[in-house]
Amino acid sequence: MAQEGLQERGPRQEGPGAPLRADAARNRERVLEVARARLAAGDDSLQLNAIAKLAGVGVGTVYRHFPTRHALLEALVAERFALLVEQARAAAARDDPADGVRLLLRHTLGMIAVDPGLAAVLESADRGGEPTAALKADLDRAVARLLDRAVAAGVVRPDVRADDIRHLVCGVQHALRTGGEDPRRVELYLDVLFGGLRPTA
Amino acid sequence: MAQEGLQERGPRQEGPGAPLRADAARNRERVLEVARARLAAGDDSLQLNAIAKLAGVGVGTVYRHFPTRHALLEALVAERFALLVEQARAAAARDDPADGVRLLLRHTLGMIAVDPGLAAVLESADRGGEPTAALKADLDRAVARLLDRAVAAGVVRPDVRADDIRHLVCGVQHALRTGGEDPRRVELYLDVLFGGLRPTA
Amino acid sequence: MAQEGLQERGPRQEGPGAPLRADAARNRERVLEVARARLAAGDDSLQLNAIAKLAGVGVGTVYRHFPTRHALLEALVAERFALLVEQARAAAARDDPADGVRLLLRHTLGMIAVDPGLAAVLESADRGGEPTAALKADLDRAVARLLDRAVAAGVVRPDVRADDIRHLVCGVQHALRTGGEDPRRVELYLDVLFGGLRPTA
Amino acid sequence: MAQEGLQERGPRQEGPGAPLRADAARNRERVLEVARARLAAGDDSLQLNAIAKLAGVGVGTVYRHFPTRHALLEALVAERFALLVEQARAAAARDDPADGVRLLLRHTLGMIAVDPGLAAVLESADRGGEPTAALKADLDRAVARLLDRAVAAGVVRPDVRADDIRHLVCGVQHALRTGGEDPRRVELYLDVLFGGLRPTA
DNA sequence: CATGAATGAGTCTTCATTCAT
DNA sequence: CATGAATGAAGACTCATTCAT
Repeated sequence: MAQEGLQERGPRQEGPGAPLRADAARNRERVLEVARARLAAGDDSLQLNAIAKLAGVGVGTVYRHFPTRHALLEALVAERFALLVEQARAAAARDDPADGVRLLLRHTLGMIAVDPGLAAVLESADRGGEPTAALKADLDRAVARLLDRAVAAGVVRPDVRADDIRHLVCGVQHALRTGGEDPRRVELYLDVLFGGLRPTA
Repeated sequence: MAQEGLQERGPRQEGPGAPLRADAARNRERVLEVARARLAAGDDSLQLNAIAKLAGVGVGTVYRHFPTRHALLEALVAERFALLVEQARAAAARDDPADGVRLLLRHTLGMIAVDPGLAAVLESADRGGEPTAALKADLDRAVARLLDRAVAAGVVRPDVRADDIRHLVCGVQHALRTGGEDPRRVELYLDVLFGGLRPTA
Repeated sequence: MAQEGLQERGPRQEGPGAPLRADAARNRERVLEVARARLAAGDDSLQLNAIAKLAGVGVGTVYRHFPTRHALLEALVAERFALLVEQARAAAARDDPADGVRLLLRHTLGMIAVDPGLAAVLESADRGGEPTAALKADLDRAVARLLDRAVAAGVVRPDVRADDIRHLVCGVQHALRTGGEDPRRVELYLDVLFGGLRPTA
Repeated sequence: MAQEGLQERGPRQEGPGAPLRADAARNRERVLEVARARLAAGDDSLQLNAIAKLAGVGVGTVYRHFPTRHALLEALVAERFALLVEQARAAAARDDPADGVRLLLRHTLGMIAVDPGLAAVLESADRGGEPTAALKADLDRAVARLLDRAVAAGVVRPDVRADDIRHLVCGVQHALRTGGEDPRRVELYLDVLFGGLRPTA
């Protein structure tokens, strides 16, 4: 389902009626894969030159598909972002809002742990016209819905907003990343965040 | 006092006991000033060439004093770091450990908000032989002392360690930075962090 | 008439007698229009890629019609060049050869002022087989006729040839272009050129 | 003498009190030589990369001395420009203003024939602050002086200004260049220009 | 010790041209 | 024939680092 949603969104934003030739699509995908791999490998410089070489395509091809580094980042992130929105909606649909919030935090953290680019987009200020801006709005809507219920149930302080959740989870991810891999810390920091969201007694 | 601490720790470890000629010291200070200014201006690239030019010294001079960018960053930070240690000790000396923790979080956050380089050092893994490693140990010792008392008093969960505090505060700072200036969020996030540190009911 | 002259000379030499399919002709024309517009807009780089995009055709199409940039330039210019030949003939037909020369200079200058590509072709050395080479010959013939009469009438020095006129007018245009728009200078430089052509007293 | 004038002007404009280290000066000169050679060879692209390679220095060195292509061009031209000013003054000092004008035209043409960059600067609109702007002013002053005398003597029309001379000579050079080498044409075009400057009978 | 000129690898970006669709 | 995606050579420019002065 998430995949389908992406399919509808992706190509359409390229341009009206340009379904992308088969080989072009293949190249595009290769570039994205390589870029994804670089990012996962901790190299966030996203040098278009290097990516082109690794993807086995000409530089020009990369530039054609992604005029700027940012465009590449966005494309890279869009797919996972859609997935994240799905998960957020699922969490928001939970019967127990407390469970929902826990789940939301865990899933969000998990996704940005895997994809640092996603974190970058989640944190970034909205810029009009970006395709991810819509996704961000979708996410915040789902989260806000969940927060409302959680506040009503008395498990979350009323002054916490959806965008606070975004920034806080990213902050926790930042803390985890700089501290090295350590399962203990993942659980602890999630606990701290969840606990901190509860209303002050 | 902080200055003295720096003098004792920094240069003496750098070279073989040479107390630094007057002009050399002046140059060193100029470079630090300029670097500080660049950082404060939001330019974290710390280009040694540019700094040299701005400081009115040759590039070579910069390299002599600070062989790597990291060395410069450390020197830059050492001063404020010493200050931070002072504040941590003061917080740890508080009668009420809860107050102490609150104060610690607030002060730490305040300092790294002003000096992004400080955050970088706080987060970084210890590397042996660095002058800041000792400072970090000092800090963690003071914090650990405070945490022990806070745990005993039942205001902090027992599985939180001093280095967790370091990373978590930096995470909060990260969350605040990416969200734009907003006093509401400073207070909220501090609250969330402090609240999250309490033992689960 | 100029158009017909072009039709006879241009395309027929390009391909083997094929009168050009309707859509092909339309594309060709579109490309020429766009190229003309670019030139008029002061962009003399004539990037085939850009032109293709602006004309709404593929790059390949442009390359099919105009294998080289020079071919495009020539095609672009052929039309006006034919017009220029007409004017030269009209000037040559004047009763008063002095008037004729004046008219010739003014008209030529006017046309190359409007169309820089025309100047480029007028100045260029003849290359065999070019469609414009014939036009250039036509032009020089008409001018030579005029010069003969002017020399006989004692209003032009006998050592001036038709191709000198071409180069000199282009030189004047060059001088005018680099000096910025200024009606005074147009008249002055034309005067100087005309005056300079007279036999030395 | 011209050389001395250049010596005084050149280094000083680099920066106050920076007499240029011996090796630096040598490199600078090498770059200039190479650039001069390229220009003379008809390559006016002045690719800093290529020049660096040919001069046997790093690209960075070229960029250090000449931040932009234009800076290089100016430096390149300054020397000859100073020479040209000398010659213009000499021409202006002639007893017979007609001889002076003839000489001026011939010398100017000769110099820009050798150095196309000089022509480019002579034609260009003044941009404030350029070192050559002063030279251009010097030149125009000398020429204006000569023109005044020539007008008084009745050998030049009164509506010709010093900058017209600049543009017209460049125009003649343009005409000569596009026409291929031909001594006949040099003399003819100079004659035409000189003749054209005379007052209309 | 200080200087800053020189180096040149590295990166970005453009664009003429080819060729699979 | 038309298309336009792909190519990759080419050129511009930056900047960390070295080393002669």
